[in-house]
Amino acid sequence: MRYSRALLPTVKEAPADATTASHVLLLRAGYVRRIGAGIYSFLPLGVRVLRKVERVVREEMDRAGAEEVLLPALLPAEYFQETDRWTQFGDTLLRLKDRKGGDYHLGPTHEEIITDLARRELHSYRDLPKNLYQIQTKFRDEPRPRAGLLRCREFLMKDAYSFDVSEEAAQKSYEAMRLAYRRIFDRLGFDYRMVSADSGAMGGSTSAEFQVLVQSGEDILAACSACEYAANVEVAETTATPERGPAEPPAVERVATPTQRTIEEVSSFLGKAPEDFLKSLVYVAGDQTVLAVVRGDHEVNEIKLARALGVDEVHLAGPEEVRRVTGAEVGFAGPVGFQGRVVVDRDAASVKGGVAGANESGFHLLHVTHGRDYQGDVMIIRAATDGDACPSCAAPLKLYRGVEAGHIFILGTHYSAKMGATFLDEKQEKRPLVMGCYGIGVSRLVAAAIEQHHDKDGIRWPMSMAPYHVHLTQLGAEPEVVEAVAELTQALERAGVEVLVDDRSERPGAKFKDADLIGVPLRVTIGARSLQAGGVEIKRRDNPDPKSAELVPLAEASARLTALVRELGGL
RNA sequence: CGGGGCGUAGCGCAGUCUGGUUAGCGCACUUGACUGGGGGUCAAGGGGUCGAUGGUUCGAAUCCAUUCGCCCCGACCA
Repeated sequence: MRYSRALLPTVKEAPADATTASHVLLLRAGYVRRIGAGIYSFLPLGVRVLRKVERVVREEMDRAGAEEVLLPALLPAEYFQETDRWTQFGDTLLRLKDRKGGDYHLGPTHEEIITDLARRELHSYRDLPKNLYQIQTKFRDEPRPRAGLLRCREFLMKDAYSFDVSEEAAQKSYEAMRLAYRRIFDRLGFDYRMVSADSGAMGGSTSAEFQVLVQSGEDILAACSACEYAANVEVAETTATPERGPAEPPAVERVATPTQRTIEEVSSFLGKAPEDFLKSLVYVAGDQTVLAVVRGDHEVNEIKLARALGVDEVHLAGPEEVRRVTGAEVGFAGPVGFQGRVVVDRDAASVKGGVAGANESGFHLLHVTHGRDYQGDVMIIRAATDGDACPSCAAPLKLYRGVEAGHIFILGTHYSAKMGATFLDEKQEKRPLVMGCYGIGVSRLVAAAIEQHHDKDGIRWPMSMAPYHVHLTQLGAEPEVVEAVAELTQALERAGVEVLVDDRSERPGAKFKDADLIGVPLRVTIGARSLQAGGVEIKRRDNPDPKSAELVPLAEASARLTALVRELGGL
């Protein structure tokens, strides 16, 4: 492609409302343009990247034995009404009416539609297993679209749905998808973790999220530094921390802490480590008020706390409630003498001689010890934290932020039972199809890739996602330069290499800046100066060192570049 | 839905508090000249319903009311 003929509008300044790296760079480098909140047009370069991702996804889905279908985006309400999701989805569903007043919506996901197809077409165990996938635009009226392509209201997604005769067979389908997903994320060059997550309301028995590690991610994960273990902090297990403090601490002692409330303030005031504190938080759980105690350096995990208490959710008590139950201002709550239920995290219970609030404004207690000075149900209610021992291998865990880019799970018969999608088994018995579903956010992956691969000058695409393999910068318009550019371009295109030729009459500086911004992995420069020096310059975008450029004779450039593209996984 | 902020040229912004020249600056764009290996210089231009509606006023980008849109934090999130 010739740059001079391409729609490739790069800009120096991004709109002020673009805050994350991928959002800024997608706009600046001319990949997308915003149409509305969470709605984007893809320009030619953006489409090329989407197609690259799709290609890898298709290849791996096909390799895993799945077949592609195309389902409608415009859906009559009846299908989601059948499974009750018409109401369950709430405001997230984009609803509309046709001219006759009939209810419709735009598909946020397609379980019902595919299940309908299955109940019509899959009747016998002989038809199974089946795995069908679709790559298409989906819609969700997100409460808050953000960060460009990371969270959109209209987005491109791949969803695959598997149908099996039994749970065991579904496990096999699931496993095949898990491997396919690994291959996809590996090929696309992602730093990612496969994590176990809260499988959510839809009753999935087995599920895994594919989280791409990026700073702007919305989820927090705990991942082992040594083994494969990784989990969303919401569900990550913690291992017991060693006991702290003397075996037989002195008797409780009351100290004045007139203005110190937070762990930080009190710990520096008393010269004690946060680990020796018993952080006490008042929670409202249903109709009861409980005191949750964790070690000073830990945080309460409200999901675990709610589960431990057997309630749906808990929330922190307000200042008035705290005053009422502790008799003190916020900041001075403690388990000793607390009137009400006390829940102690396992790792707080193992602190002997700790520091806790005195339930009296302006005072804390020293040498507080579980069992001796206060009672309380010992449970695991804290969140995993950086440096915790891995539950599977004991190496330290590290916390990351991640973007959920894929989610696979076994649905079981949730949809098939509701929708009457059954098959006849060998014994002529009617049984519901056992389903699995496997999603990948294709457009989200594009953004996530940029979050992982960029520098101050622009994008640094991995070869497998790059809109072009080679960015050829032509400097000057001398006949020998033009000829050399044409010769190399032809040779590369014959070899299947995708080349963007910057033939514009821009100044060299502008061309280099645009090339950096666009982020094509291989950079070639041809100018009178390079030809004089003996050929063309080849440089990799991911190597910032100017000395890393290699000078290759024109006649050998095509072969050298083709080899590089292949080596980097582009052909 | 709660909290905060922003709507002025394609983009980034000033002007609004304290109403009053022809609404301004940088980038981008057009024309010309010079220039030519990291966003070059000079000159001349084009481009605005000041988000919308209503009001106050002799006079509104500026004050008041309503409304729409967008962004950020939180809540929410197969």
